[in-house]
Amino acid sequence: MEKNKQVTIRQLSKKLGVSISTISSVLNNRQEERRISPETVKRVQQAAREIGYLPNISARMLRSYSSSSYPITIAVLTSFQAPLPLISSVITTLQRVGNEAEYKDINFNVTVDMFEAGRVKELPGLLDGTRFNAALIANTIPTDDEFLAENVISSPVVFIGRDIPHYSSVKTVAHMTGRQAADILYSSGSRNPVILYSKILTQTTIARIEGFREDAEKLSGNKPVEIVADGFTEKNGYEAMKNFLDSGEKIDGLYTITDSLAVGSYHAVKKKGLKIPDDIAVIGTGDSSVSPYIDPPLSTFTRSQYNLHEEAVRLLFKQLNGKISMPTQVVVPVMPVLRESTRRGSIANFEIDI
Amino acid sequence: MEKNKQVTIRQLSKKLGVSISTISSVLNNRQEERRISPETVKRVQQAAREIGYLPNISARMLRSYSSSSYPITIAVLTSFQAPLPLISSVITTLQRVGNEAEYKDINFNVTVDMFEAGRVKELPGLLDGTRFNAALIANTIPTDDEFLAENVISSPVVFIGRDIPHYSSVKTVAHMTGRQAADILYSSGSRNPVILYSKILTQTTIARIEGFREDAEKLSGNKPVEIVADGFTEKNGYEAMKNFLDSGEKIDGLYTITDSLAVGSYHAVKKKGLKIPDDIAVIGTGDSSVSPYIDPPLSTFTRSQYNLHEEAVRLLFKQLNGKISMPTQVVVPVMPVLRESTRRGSIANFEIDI
DNA sequence: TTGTATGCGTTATCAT
DNA sequence: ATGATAACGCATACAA
Repeated sequence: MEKNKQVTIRQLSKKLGVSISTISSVLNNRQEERRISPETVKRVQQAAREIGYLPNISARMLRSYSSSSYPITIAVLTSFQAPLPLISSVITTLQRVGNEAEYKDINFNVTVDMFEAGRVKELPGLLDGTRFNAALIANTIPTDDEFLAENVISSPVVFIGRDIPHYSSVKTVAHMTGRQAADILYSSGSRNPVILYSKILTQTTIARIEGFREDAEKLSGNKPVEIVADGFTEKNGYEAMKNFLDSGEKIDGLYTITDSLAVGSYHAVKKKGLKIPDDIAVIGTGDSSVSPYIDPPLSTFTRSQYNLHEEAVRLLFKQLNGKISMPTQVVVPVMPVLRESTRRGSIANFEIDI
Repeated sequence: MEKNKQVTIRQLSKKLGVSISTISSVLNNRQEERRISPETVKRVQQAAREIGYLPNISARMLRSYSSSSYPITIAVLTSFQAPLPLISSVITTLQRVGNEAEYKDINFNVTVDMFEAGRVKELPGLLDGTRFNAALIANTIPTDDEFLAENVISSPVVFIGRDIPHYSSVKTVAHMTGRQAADILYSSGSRNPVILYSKILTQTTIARIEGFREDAEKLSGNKPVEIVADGFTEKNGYEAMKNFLDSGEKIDGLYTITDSLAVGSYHAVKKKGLKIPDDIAVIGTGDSSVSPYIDPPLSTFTRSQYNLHEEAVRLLFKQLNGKISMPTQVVVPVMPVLRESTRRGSIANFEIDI
C-alpha cells in the first residue's frame, strides 16, 4: 500500500530554485515583512498547491513549542465495534478533568486511534512509543488482551473495563452486576428469565453474562435462555427480541447487556401485545440518558460508563503526575436503579427512581 | 498558568553526567545491544521516573517517520456544548472513510480539540497551523463564526452544519426542515403548534426555528409557542415540557429541535395523561437510533448527522487529495420520516416507516 | 529581495 | 561501556 509521499519544503525549494527560508516565509504569509517579490510568492504558492504540499506537523511543533513546554499526547484507543458514545464520553471527560485546577499544568492534546476488534497489534506506534505519551484503551476483545499482556507498552496506560496484567485498569464489578440482575428479576417474580446480549463480547460483558447465568439458574432453577443480537443498537435489540418472541419460547423476565438493547426489546414486546412489567419485567445496564423517559421507565444499573471514564482519566493523570507509579486497579461500584420496568412481585415496593 | 515544564533527554544527560545517546538507549530498552552497564541503566531509569520524563512525541515522530512518509494530522474541533454523539460519529466516519480504497493512501492521525462555545479563538494552533493539516469544525456559535470569518485558517477546513465565508461547509437545508415540520404538524390537524428547542443556538438550529415560525404562523394563523430547554438531553426536554404543560397553555402539536428533546417530552406528556398523537402530534429532528422504538415511534427528519459527517469527511479528503481546491458548499438533503407520532388528520394515511 | 545557518528533541551510526 | 555527531522538517535571526 503506497502511503502518501509527503513533499517537504526542501523539495519545493530544489524544484523552484528558491531557498528554503523563502518558501517557508511565503507559506506562513510572512511575504510582506520578508519583502518577497510578488512573482516569487505566486510561484511558490502555486507550486505548493499543485504538488499538494502539507507541512509536517511534528516538525512545526518541534520548532514552535520548544523551550521546555510542548504539549504531551494522550491517545484514546478503541475498536470500531465500540458502543458509539464511548469515544465522546472519554474525550469529553479528558478535556473536562484536564481543565481542573489540579491538572491545569498538564498541557496535552488528544488523539484518537481506532482498530478492528482483534487487531490492536496493528495500531501504529502502540509499542514503539512514537505516537503517544499516555493512553486510554477500551473495547479490546480477548485476542487483543492476549497480545497486550504479552507485549509491553512503555507509556502510562489505563485500560477501561478490562484487566490486563501489569497495567492499570478501571473496571466495574461486572460479574456482580449480572448476579444482581438475576436477583432483581427473580424478586420481581420472574421464573423464566432471559438474557439478551450482543455477539461482540468483551471481558466486561462476558463477566455480566456469567454472573447472570449463575444466579438465574440458582434462583429460578432454570438455565436462563440466551438471546444473541448482532450488535448493540436498538435495532439489533428489536430484531433479536422479535425473533425470540415469534419462536414462542417462555419468558417473563429480561436482562439486557446494554440499555439500547432493552429499548429495542420494548418495541418488540409491545408489538406482540405483551405488557412491561406485567408480562415481562425488564432490566438493562448502563443507565442511558433515555432510560428514565421510555415507557415504562427502564430499570437498569448506574451509568458505570460515566464513572468508569472519569476514574480512568483521573488515574491516567495521576500516573502522569507521578502521584502513582505502580499499576493500579480501580473498581467502580455499580448500583441498580429501579424503575417501573421491574415493578412487580416482591420488588414492587422498592423506591422508584423517577 | 504554569504549564508542564518538559524535561528533555539533554537535561537528564547533564544532570546525570551521562551522554545523550546513552540515555536514549536506556529509555528505548536498547541497553543490551548497546551494552550499557547495569548501574548506569538503573541510574538513568530512576532519574527518568523521578523527574517525570516524557518524550517529545513530535521529535520522535520527526525522527522516526521521516523519509517522505509521515502521517498528516486531521483535527476535529468542537465545542463542549456539542451533542455528545457528534465526536464519535465524526471520528468513526473519518476512520471508516479513510479506510476506503480511494483514500487508503492518506496516512493520517486524528486529534480532537474542544473549546467552550464562543471561544474557538483560544484554541491553540488554530491560526498558526502548528497543530493540524486539516480540520473538521462543528458546533460553533455565532461569536465563533464571526471570529472565523475574520481570520484565515490556511489548512483545508470543512465546517459541519454552518457556513463561514471563504470556507467549505456541509449543511442541511435547516430552514426548509423547520418549514416542513410546520407543514406536517398542520396536516396532522395541529392548530396550536409548539416548538421546543435548546437555549444553545447554532446556525442550524436557528434556521430550523425560523423556518418553523414562518410556516407555522402562516398555516395555523397562530404564532407558535416556543419552549426553551436548558440543553439537548432527554432530561432537559422532560423538564421543559413538564413546566409548559403545567402552565396549561394550549398545545396540539410539537416540533423538537432534536429527537432527544422529544423523548423527554413524551414522558411529560404521558404523565399528564395526554396521548400521542391523539392529543399532541410530535415530530423531532435527526432520526436518533431510539426514535423508531419509543412509544409511539417518533416522526422525525432523517439523520442528517450521519450524512453530514460522511459528506464533510469526504469533502475534506478531496481537498487533501487536491481533487477540490475552491471552498465548496455541500447541502445534504433532509427527508421527513413519518411514524406513529404524527399519524393523525390528513397525514394519517401516509406511508409509515416502521 | 533572498539565502545561510542554527536549533527544536530525538534516535542511529559511527567512533572511541 | 559510552560519547560525539548527523539528520529528520521547519521557522527565524542574521547576513548578503
